[in-house]
Formats: sequence, C-alpha cells, structure tokens
Amino acid sequence: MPQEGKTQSMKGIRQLAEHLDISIGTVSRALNGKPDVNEETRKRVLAAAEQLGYVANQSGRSLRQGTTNVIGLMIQSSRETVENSDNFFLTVTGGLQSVLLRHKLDLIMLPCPHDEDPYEYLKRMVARRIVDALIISETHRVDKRFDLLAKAKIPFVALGRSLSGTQHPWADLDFDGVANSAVDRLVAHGHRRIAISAPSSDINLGFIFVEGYRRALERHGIAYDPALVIRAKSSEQGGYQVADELLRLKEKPTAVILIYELMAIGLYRRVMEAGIIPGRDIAVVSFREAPRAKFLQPALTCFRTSLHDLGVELAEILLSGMPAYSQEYPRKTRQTIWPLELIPGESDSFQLMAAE
Amino acid sequence: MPQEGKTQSMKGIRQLAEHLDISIGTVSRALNGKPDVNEETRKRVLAAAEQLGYVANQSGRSLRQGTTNVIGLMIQSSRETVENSDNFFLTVTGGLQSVLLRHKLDLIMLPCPHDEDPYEYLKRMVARRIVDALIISETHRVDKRFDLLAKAKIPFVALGRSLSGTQHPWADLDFDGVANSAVDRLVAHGHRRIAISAPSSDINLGFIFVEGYRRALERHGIAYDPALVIRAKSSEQGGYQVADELLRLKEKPTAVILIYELMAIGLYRRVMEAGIIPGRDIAVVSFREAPRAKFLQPALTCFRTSLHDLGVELAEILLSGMPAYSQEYPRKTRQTIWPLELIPGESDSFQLMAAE
DNA sequence: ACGCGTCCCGTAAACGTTTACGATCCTATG
DNA sequence: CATAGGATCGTAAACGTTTACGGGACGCGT
Repeated sequence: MPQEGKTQSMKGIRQLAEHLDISIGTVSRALNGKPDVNEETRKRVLAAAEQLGYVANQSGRSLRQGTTNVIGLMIQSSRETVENSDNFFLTVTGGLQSVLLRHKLDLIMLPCPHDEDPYEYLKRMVARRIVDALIISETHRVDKRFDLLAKAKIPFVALGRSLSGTQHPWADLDFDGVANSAVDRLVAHGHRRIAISAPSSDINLGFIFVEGYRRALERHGIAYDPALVIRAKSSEQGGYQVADELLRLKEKPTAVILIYELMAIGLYRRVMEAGIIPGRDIAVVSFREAPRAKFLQPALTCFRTSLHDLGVELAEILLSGMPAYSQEYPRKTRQTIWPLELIPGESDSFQLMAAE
Repeated sequence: MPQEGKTQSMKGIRQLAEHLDISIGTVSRALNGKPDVNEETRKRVLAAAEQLGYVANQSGRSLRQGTTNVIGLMIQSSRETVENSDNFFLTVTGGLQSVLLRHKLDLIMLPCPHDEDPYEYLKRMVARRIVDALIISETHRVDKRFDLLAKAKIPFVALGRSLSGTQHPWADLDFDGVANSAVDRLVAHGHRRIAISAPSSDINLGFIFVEGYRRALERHGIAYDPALVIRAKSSEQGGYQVADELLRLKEKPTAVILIYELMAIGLYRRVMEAGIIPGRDIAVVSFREAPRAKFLQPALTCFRTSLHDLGVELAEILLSGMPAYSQEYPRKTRQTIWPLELIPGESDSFQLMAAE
C-alpha cells in the first residue's frame, strides 16, 4: 500500500472507507465503538483515522442523531455580581470539564452581550440547537429562563438557586451558612452589633446572604437593624463605601461581614483613615478566600471552597438529568448547597470587652 | 385557517412550508433574504416563522453550506498572564460581539482545560468544525497553533503578537509603547535608575515589555541593568515580591514600572514596611488602568485603553480575512498595535533631586 | 402567432453522518 | 446433511437545510 496521502484532503468518512476498502457503515460503527464489528477491522479503522487525521464532521453527526455533544455555560458580563471577578467562572469551568470530557462532551461558554436581554439570548441559543444542555448562572430571584428551558425540554442546571415555581436543579454556594457561621463566630467573640454588606436583594445572592444573617441574629436574640445592612458593589470602592457609611452611624458596629474579599482592602483603608484598626478595633469576616485575603494585614478571616469541585458537582447534576447519562449518575436530590469552610485569620481574632 | 398550533412541535422548515402551503424551497429563500421571492410571500413566511417560533436547525444548515456562523474565542486558564484577571476577556468579548452580531455571527468561548495541551485542544475544535473562525489568545513566542490554523485554512486572528514565521493577523496592546512612555516620563522626572517587573519572557508579553524598556533606556543613554528586571506574578503577592527583591539591591532604584495595577497594592505595602513612601521616595508607574488604580494612595499613574474597542478591532481584522465578509471590511494591514493612554496619578508626580 | 425576457416558484440533489435491516459466511448442533 | 444462530459486514434511508435547475405565467415587442 502506498504511503501517500498523509495529509491529504480527507473529505469525510466516505474517503476513509474507500481508502480502507470497507463499507462506510462499518467504518462508522468501528469509530463509535458499536458492537457489530470485528476487533481487528476496528483496529485498522482507528489506525487509519488517526493517521489521516479524520474526525467526524459535527454537523453531519448532529443532524443525524439530534445531539451535538456540546454543553453550554451561559454567562453574563454584568459587573454587579461578585462572581464576575477573578476567574470564578474559569475555575468552575475546570471542574465542569473534568467530568464532561470523560463523556466526550465539550464545554463552551456563551457570553450574553451587555445590551441583550439574557432571556432573548438564551432563546436564540436554544432554538439554534447548538448545545445539548445548559448551565446558567447569575440567576435572578424570578428568572423566566427556567420556564423557557423547561418548556423546550432541554436539560439544564443553574449555578445559583432561585424561587421559580418549577423545581429545577441547581447548585449554589452556601451563603446562608456563611452568614450563619460568621455571626456565630463574631457573637462568640463578644460582638452584638454586627454589620453586613451585600449586593442588591434583587440578585438572589444579596437576598439569601442577608436572610441568613438576619436569622442568625435572631437565634442569638439580637435585634435586626436595617441600618447595619449596607448594599454596595463588590469591589475595593464598595468596601470603602461600606466603611464610610458605617462610620457615619450613631451606634457604630464592632464587626462587619463582607461578601467579597476585595472589599476588605477598601474597608481597611477607610477605617484606618479614621484611626480604627481592623483586627483590634473592628472585626472583619469575609466571603471568599483568595490569595490576597491572607496577604492583607491583618490577615482576613474568610470562607474557602473549592470552585473546581463545585463545577464537578454541577456537571454531575446536569448529567443526571440527561437521559443518555442518567443511569450513570443516579441521584436522590438534584439541588445542592455547597459548603464552605471558615479559614481563621487575624482580622477578627480579638475578644471584645464585656462593656458594649 | 385554524388558530391552533401556537406552540406546537415545529419540526422544521417542512412543517412551516406545508402550514403556509408553499414549497419548502421558497420558504428557505424567503427566510434567507434571497432575491427570487415575491415580497408579499416573504412577509407571510417571516410572519409565520415568527408566530410559530421557527428557527433554522443549525446542524442542517451547517451541513449543507459548510459554515456554522459561529466564531470561537479560545482562552486558557493559566494564571500566569495578566490578561486573566478581572474581566479582561469579557470586556473584549463585548467589543467582538458588537460587530459580529451585526452579521448574525455568534461568539462562543472555548476554554481549554488546564491539563490539556492547547494545541491538541485547538486541533479537536478545528476538526469538529464547530466554528467558522477563531480568535486565539495568550499566544506564546513560538506557537504551533498558527501553523495548524493556516494549514486548516480556517480564518483567525490572534490576541497578542508572536514571532511565528507565517505572517498572521493579530492585534496586541502596545506594551512596547507603554514601557517607552513610562521610561520617558520617569527620566523626565529625573530618574536614572528604573526597575521593571514583567512575567516570564517565554510569554510574549514579558519579552516585549522588557524589550521596550531596554530600548527606551538605551535611547536615554542609560545602561541596562538585568538586576532591575524582576520576573514576578501579576498579583498583589507578585508586587510584594518585586518590592522585596528591589529592597535587597545595593543600588536601589528610584522608580519602578509594573505590568499590572494589582501589583501596586503589594508593592506599596512592602515598601511602606521599609519606611519608603510611594510617590515621594519611589515613583511607581503601571499598566493598566482600573478603578482600583485611582483608589490607591497615592493614586497610581497608569495606562488606559478601551478593551471594548480592542475587541471591535479584532473582529474587524478577523472578518477582513473571511471571504464572505472581506469586501465589507477591506484592510491594508491586518496587524494592529493597540494604543494606550497615560493617566497621570500621584505615584510618580514628584521630581527627583539632582543628586543621585 | 411567435419569440423572448422577467418574475416567481417547485423539484430534487446534495452536505456527512448514523443506524435499522438484511445478507453472507461460518460454526455448532441435531 | 440440514438447520439454527452468531458474527460480521454492506445497503440505503433518514436527519433539516440550501441551492442549482427548470418550468409556468405573464408581458411585450415583432
């Protein structure tokens, strides 16, 4: 056999078949691991495919079997959510891929433009049938996207819970737990007047975080004071602003809970401008652990989680909802509250004196 | 005609055709704006498609015309590059989409997993024929991906220049210019001993940045001292480390150029620990303008650019290389060095005394 | 009456796969 | 020997589009 055609055109499975002098059907079966094919011919086919660099045309395959083998992760680019910063999504993506790739499922990210309605964007993507299933993020408290996906019968999982009527699968960080642990810890250190910062309560995260905080206070018999809830952006400036507003209060808090560790930089600065030293005069606890949290002085007490593993969890929830994979990923519950672990620093390690 | 079937199955263009009692070919032509169709029937078809929610199946269309109408933006998730932080990619993506969407081209992001070779990943994506064209980022100084794409004849543009033999299209931030302007400005303020921080010179950015710096010094008749080039990570810790290394030098620099504004936070802290005050005892200039740059004290002198517009530029370069769009985006040159603008702060605003 | 051009539309063939079905060969069993 | 049945393979029909091609209807000029 002549050794020509190393990198020739390779039009498709048909050429591969006649190069091997085998029927096109057998080649397809060989490539896809179907049973009705001699092991030796399968070897030959795979070898030839490798050598000629043949890869099945995705369009043809999709058209025939109605499936694309692509999973979409829809993201927005609003700056309001804490998740946007850093490489939150890329880390989660890593976890997602680590399980999806095992099933030859490719992950793509679908970035919804600023100026387009996420609902309309999603509708287009769904209609185009470019993905088999979806992961949607930055869910709002009421989010039409759930109904759309349910009606279109396309499997999905949400990164972030919602209050939608239909029970849909989701995984979400345990912001409730974070707020609880933070309050518990601060109360144990003697604090009674604890402030919190959070994004707008329209964003689900903002709602849940403050709810957890409120209930934790209640549990400790501390009155909930709306003045201690500061809505701010999740940035250094946001932190600065939080400190600024807190300093204006008549009864100043002795502790503050932040939603994003970058805010601590601004908060530290602002309170120090006022002669107040974090970790001595005011306690600070923050979601979410990042290298810079330990870099601050005093080191920030914060909450850690593995976003990679959260991605794994999301992928498993998603696959459990796809008929082709559901027996491989059986599940009792398809809603996960993802735990976080408190990493003690020195920003809240002092004990408050008895006197209020 | 019965008003049923508002949200019925809608199998495809065939159903739409027989619902309208028109041939399938005409429907297709009507939808795609082809000439050979009566304007009135076109109206009818469009109305019916809208009402029934019909959208062409992408697989079928792709199969037939060999094009997917999807553009891919390949990204990695290495933390070594400055571009990874913040929402660099999301901002560029916005610019890309603003022009691509006008041509009904959808943009998807292709995240290459940590543990996969970018070259192999790209090969898979190309072979799958999931995108018509590609934007690749985080290019290395020698990058096999260019040859792969050239051989596969798939249009692409690189975000970041390279030294590949084949002349490929790219757009890149003007790091050379940044280094030049920074040096010029610092020299004008009386500095002669100027340090610089950059990522590894394997990354193209690291190479170019330092090269620009070296040539600028030369131009001013200042000797290039390798001890003043600090390779560090683009993070707070990196900035801290840079300061740390600089403080160890016998002849300490009076100014430092950073590659990433977040590094300034760490650098500020470290030098202040040593009793050195930024903006008074040492000048700091940094790429790249971000909200936090103005938030620092003293406010950081840095370089600004519109990443959105960079995305627009990238998209136009890309389209100019695609036969179907090239007449709409004629171009003389398909390589762009994207300018940045210096935003003066107070971190380098002092004049150095004559004595060295 | 005839030819010709224009406008619109229907027909059918492709695009590259997968897969149901049937055909062939071979072996084992009665 | 006859038959059953498993192993392996070839054939052809789908999947939903787009588009080249041809044809009918009509108007207009000769």
